[in-house]
Amino acid sequence: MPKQATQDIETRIAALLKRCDLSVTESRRKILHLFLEQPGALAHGDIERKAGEKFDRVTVYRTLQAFVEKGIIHTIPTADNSIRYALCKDECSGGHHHDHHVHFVCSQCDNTYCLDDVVTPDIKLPKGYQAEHVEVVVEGVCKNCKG
Amino acid sequence: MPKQATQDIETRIAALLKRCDLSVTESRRKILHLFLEQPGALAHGDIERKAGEKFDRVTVYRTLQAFVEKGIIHTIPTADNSIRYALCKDECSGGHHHDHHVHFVCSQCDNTYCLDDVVTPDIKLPKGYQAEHVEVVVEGVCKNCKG
DNA sequence: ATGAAAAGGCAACATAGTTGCAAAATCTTA
DNA sequence: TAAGATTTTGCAACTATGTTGCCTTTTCAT
Repeated sequence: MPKQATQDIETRIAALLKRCDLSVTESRRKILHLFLEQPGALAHGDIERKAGEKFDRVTVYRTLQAFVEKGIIHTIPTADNSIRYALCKDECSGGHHHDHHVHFVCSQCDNTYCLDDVVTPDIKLPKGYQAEHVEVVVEGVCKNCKG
Repeated sequence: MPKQATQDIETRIAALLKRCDLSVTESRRKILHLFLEQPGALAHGDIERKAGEKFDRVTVYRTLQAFVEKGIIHTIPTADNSIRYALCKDECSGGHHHDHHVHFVCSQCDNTYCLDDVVTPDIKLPKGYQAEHVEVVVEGVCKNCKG
């Protein structure tokens, strides 16, 4: 990879952090890198394994928490009780989330993807219930695993 | 409450357990009772708190696990990483689940409800993705909290 | 009533997540 | 760019959550 490109990524990461009022530290850059390198979502465990040799567990927790608060990443609910995080699209970073897309979990490779172009449907609820937010997680076979 | 009714519930609980090839024990009866007494879903923590004085933590885990395997209860994914369980409708107990309904989490009272009559919508996925199961969780204000 | 089989309790362990505090890194501004 | 204020980190200790093996108790079938 050309040095130019790497430089660009570092610059973009730093800019993103500053825009979010977060100081630019090694752990934050490293963890953001993990997300950028990877198309799917990351479980906390993944991140800890990949960044954990260099950083303390507590730092990983606090970093992810800060990223969620600032709208850099969002959480994806799963049935197996393992929180997964994925990068928000740029519009989120402003402050409030626009997290209206569908998530997809592959039952074969276990990767989780944000289907940014698939918006969550309106759900018709029984009388008396008032919807504020709809979460949709589809389980199935992803593009790569479908032979 | 008349003795008759209580007797009936106990009988139904015992019958359900037997139908599922589970021996009728005190902890299983107690935990099933908790679900029947309550309209919404129960988090593991709730159950442990309510049944935990009488039963060991491990027993609660194993009981819930057995119930899920037999299709007596099902799990509901949540964003806050706390597994919630709810009774399946009778048809589930046969063996395979018919868990195609929408779940509702109240942001005020934090109760979780199965909206048994609201079926999960079809989601149109990008080319290459193949859906097997769709999970929908709606967050909002429930019937009781909506003033 | 009795013995086989299943379930429960206990202990010990593994993993996940939190908190307070002192040390280190980052940022500000002069 | 050096110095001080501020933020972040690492460490230690702790709570909570979940798992496993083994022995005792309960349940069930006869």
